[in-house]
Amino acid sequence: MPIARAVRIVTEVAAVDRTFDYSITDATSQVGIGDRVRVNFHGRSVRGWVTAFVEEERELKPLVKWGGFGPPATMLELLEWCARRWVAPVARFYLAASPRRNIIQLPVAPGKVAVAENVLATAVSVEPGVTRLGPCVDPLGIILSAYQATREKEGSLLVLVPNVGWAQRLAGRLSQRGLAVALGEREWDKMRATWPVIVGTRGEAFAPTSKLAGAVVIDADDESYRSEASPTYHAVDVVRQRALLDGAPLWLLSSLPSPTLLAGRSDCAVAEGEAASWPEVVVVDRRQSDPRDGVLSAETLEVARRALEGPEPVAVVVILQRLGTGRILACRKCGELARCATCDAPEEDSDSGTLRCSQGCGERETFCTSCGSTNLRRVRSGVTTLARDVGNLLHQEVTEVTATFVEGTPTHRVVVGTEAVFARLRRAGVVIFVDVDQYLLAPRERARRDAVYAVAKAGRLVGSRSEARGVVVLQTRRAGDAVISTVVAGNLEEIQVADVADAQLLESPPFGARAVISGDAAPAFVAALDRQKVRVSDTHDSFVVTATDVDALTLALGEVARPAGRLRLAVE
DNA sequence: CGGACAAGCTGA
DNA sequence: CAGCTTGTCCGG
Repeated sequence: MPIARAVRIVTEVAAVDRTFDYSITDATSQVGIGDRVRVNFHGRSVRGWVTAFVEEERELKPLVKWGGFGPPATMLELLEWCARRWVAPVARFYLAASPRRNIIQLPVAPGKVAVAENVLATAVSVEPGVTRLGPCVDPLGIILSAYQATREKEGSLLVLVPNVGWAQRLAGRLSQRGLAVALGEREWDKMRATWPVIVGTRGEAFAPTSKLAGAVVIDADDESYRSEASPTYHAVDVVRQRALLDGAPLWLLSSLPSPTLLAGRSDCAVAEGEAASWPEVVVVDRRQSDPRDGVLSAETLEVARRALEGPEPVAVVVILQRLGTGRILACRKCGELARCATCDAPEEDSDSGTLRCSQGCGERETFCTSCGSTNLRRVRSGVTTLARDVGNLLHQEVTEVTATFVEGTPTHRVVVGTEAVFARLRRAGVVIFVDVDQYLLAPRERARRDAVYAVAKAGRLVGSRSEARGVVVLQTRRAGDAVISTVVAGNLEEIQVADVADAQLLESPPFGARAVISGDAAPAFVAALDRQKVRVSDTHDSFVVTATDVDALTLALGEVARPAGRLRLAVE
C-alpha cells in the first residue's frame, strides 16, 4: 500500500465533534495547518479546517477544495483549550478564528517602528496584571507604553475595547502616532499576517495573529466581553489563556476590578489620581423629595436646567435601567403603568395570569389600579413614557435611544434611553440615573457593581471632577448605601475588597464554578452528570450546576455524552 | 448533522 | 407482508 500525505480535519458540522482524514490532491497541495478546506462528507459538501498532517495507508477521499486561510497553526492549542473550557464543539472556535469571506492571499506585515520621542513622552508605564484605572483616564498612554515594552518581542500587541466605535477611534489615534494597526474583522488578513498592533472588540480575542507579543484589555469588566450566543465564551478568559500560552505580558484595566478579573486576590495596582478621575456625583434622595414630583425630582430638574444653559452639544442624558427580562405593563384604557402598591416598582405578568412585583413584594389579580380595567398591554419599554415625561418637565424635544433603535433628531439637547446611550454618545453635560435602586436591589450578584460601572460610563460623557465640566445625578431611595457613598467619594478599594470577600463566602467565581444548562435535552444531560463531582439545582426552566473550580466543572460536563435535542450549556 | 438501515407498527 | 414511522449508528 502506498503511503499518502493526508490531512486531519475538523468539520464545520459542530455536532460531529471529531476529526477525519482526507488525502491531499494536486489542486489542494497548498493546504497548511489551520486552513479552511471543502470536502465530501458522508454524501454532502462540508467545510472544515486542517488540524494536522498525517501519513495514511488507507484509501482516503480527496480534499475537494482549498478554501483559504484560517487560524494560524500556533492558535490551535488555544482553540482546543476553549472547547474544553466552555464544553463546546471545537469547530465553533475555529469559526470564531476564521474570516467571514475566504482570504487566499496575505499581505506582508510591516516591521515594528519605534514610537517617536514626543509621543513616547505621553506613555504611562504600568506593570502587567490588573490595574484599577479611573473611568476618565485616557488609556492611550498605557497602550503606548505596552507597545514600547513589547516592541522587541515577536508577534502582535492585541488591544481589546468594549465596542466598535471605540476600536475605530483608538485605531485611528494609534495610526496617527505612527503605529501599524490592523482594525478587527475587516482587516482579518492583516491580523493573520501578524500585524504589529491589532485593535478590536470581543471577537478579536480570536484575532488570527500567529503570536501575541502582549495584550491590553480596556474596561475588562465590561459586559460586552461575554458572548451570549453559543459558544458562551468570555473574551478576557480567552486572552488570558492566550497570553499564558504565548508567554506574553497582559494588562487588564478596569474601573472596578471584579473578583474574577482579580482571580481571587483582593488587591491590585492602582493608577495615579484615581479619585479625581471619577465624575462629580450628585445624590438625590427621593425620600426627601416632593412625592408630587414626576420622574425627575426638583433638585434633579435644577441640575438639568443649568446644564441646558451650558455649551455641551447634548446637555442632558436620562438613563432608565432595565435590568433582567422584566416586561412593563400599561393599562390599555388609561395608559397607567402597572406598579407595585408597596414599593412602586413595575409589575410583570406571570405565567399564571397574575401581576407580580418585579422586586418580589407579591402577586395580585390583573387589573389597572387607576381605572379598574383588566385590559393591560405590554409596553415595549419604559423609555418612550420616560422620554415624554422628561420632555414635558424640561420643555425640550427629546431623542430616544435604546439598543435597537434611535428616534428623534440627534440635534436634540436631551437624550433619554437605556444604557445603550453610552455606546452612542461621546459627551454630555449631565447624566441622570432615574432609579439607581434598580441596580442596588437587583437579585443578580453583579448588579451592585454594575451601578459603579454605569457611573463610570456616565463619567466618560461628563468628564472627571477635576475637569469640572459636568455631573452625574443618582436618584435613589437608598442614599446611605455603601455603593453610593464609595462612588461619591471615588474610593473603589472598599467595594473591590468586599466583593472578593463576598465571592469567597458565596463560593461564586473565581472561588467556585457554575454552569447554566437549558433546552429540551437539559434534564437528560443533567441526569447523566456525576453527582460526586458537581452539585445540581433546578430552577423553573434551567439547571444550575456548580463545582469547586472550573476544571472540575468542565471535566464533569465534558464526560457526559450529549443527548439528542437542543441543549444550551453556558459555563460562567 | 443527516443519510442508511434495522426494527417496530399497522392495516389490507 | 408492503409501506410507513421511529430509533440507532456512523461518517475517513
